[in-house]
Amino acid sequence: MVCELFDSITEEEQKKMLTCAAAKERSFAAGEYIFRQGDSPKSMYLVLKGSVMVAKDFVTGKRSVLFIVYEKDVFGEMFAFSNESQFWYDAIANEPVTVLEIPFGFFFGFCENACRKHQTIVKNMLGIFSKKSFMMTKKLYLLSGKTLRERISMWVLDLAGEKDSFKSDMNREELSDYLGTTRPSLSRELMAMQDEGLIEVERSSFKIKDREGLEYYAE
Amino acid sequence: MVCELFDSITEEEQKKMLTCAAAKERSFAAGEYIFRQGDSPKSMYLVLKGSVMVAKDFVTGKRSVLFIVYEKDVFGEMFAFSNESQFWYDAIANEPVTVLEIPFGFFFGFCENACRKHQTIVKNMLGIFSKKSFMMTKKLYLLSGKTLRERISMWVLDLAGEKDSFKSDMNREELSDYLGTTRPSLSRELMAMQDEGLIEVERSSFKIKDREGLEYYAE
DNA sequence: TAACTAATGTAACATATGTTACAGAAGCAC
DNA sequence: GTGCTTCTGTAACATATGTTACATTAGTTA
Repeated sequence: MVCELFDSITEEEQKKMLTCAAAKERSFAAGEYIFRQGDSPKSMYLVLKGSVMVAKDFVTGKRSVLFIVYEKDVFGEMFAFSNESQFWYDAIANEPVTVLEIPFGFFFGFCENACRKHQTIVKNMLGIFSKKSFMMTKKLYLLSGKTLRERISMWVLDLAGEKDSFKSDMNREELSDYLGTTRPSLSRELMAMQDEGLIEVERSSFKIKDREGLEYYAE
Repeated sequence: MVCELFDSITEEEQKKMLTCAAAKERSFAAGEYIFRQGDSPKSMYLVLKGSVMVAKDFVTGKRSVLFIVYEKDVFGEMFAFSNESQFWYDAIANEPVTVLEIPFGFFFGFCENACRKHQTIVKNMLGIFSKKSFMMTKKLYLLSGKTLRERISMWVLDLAGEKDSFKSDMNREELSDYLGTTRPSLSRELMAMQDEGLIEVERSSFKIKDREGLEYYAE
């Protein structure tokens, strides 16, 4: 298993540590709850196979999806290191899923046996948090833009970096969602920006034609 | 100094650790850069006095503020635990400010002298990340709402929790900003929701009148 | 090639929301 | 109390954007 949590840790060491921490592999059928709002957090989870939906359910039956967690990614990690006494969201198997349930003690009980690698784990955990913080900061920054053009401009400038062109790995549907809008609105605005000579767009290829102009809008 | 980073660590121990890690207190005049986009990250920072603006500057001279960091809070922490080779934002003194510059080694060099408390520091650091993740997740969730009413509904439900009324510590201006809108738009919508019997608003006091209705809109 | 599907662009319309400017209410100093 | 400032609600208007439905293009399979 190659995942950030066990980076720099051999498979053998991994096994020892997990045994020592009483981590368990568990499987869930599609739709089953892995944990629920209000449960008291005792473990965090690593997705081994499948995907998990992290969401909030309302009494009316509505469900709001916060995010989807895929293989090799963790969830519930926020609760491992805070003092929250309850989960405030649900984790639901999105499909048949296998997860590794890792009791929080794993991170704090520096046992004296063969588990000298705990420090590495903790370091990896900090790395995971860092990456997530990056992603979230960027997205929050993006969504702080009030107009769609502003958000598009910020997004384009961020992805392009020093370069003047790039390819996106999102299609229009995904991009519109990421930018907090709808596909037709996004298309319309992209074309308008092209007509005005700010950018050139061709499917997933983007080219900056007027950097200053974009920076003007990316206020 | 009472801050989360040094939670459970006596002042004496703190001093030892900081000396051993070569942490330095530094002061900056208002407007001075603490670090700049492109600098290579070597330390993280704790605000001792004043406040710091974390922002992105554009060549056009425009500046976008990502967030403001106040006393006892840290910044630059994301770069301590990732492999990014450059800061991608600037940190600028918002006013005359004193910060503690903590070299990254602080977290990894478990020196053998008097610094047994490093583990605690790392744990505290994880707690800081957790809290930030909570805040950011909530805000991202909120901003995922496409209509203003949706966002207001989510916000009200979240703050109220089990209860039916609460007081906000934000004024209309701040709240509108938090919800990604403008003050008049917020006022208009709040009043509309009051007229429709969803909530009751009186300055910073909010009361839920129709929970199901709110949940309906908080899709 | 043709036929089909998925992705993307377009257009018309309704509406939510930003903008601007002002009015009323609350809080505070005197 | 008066006068002042700050916060909040209101109204009119312009506009950005969601909605819906359809057209066009690219990609894929036979």
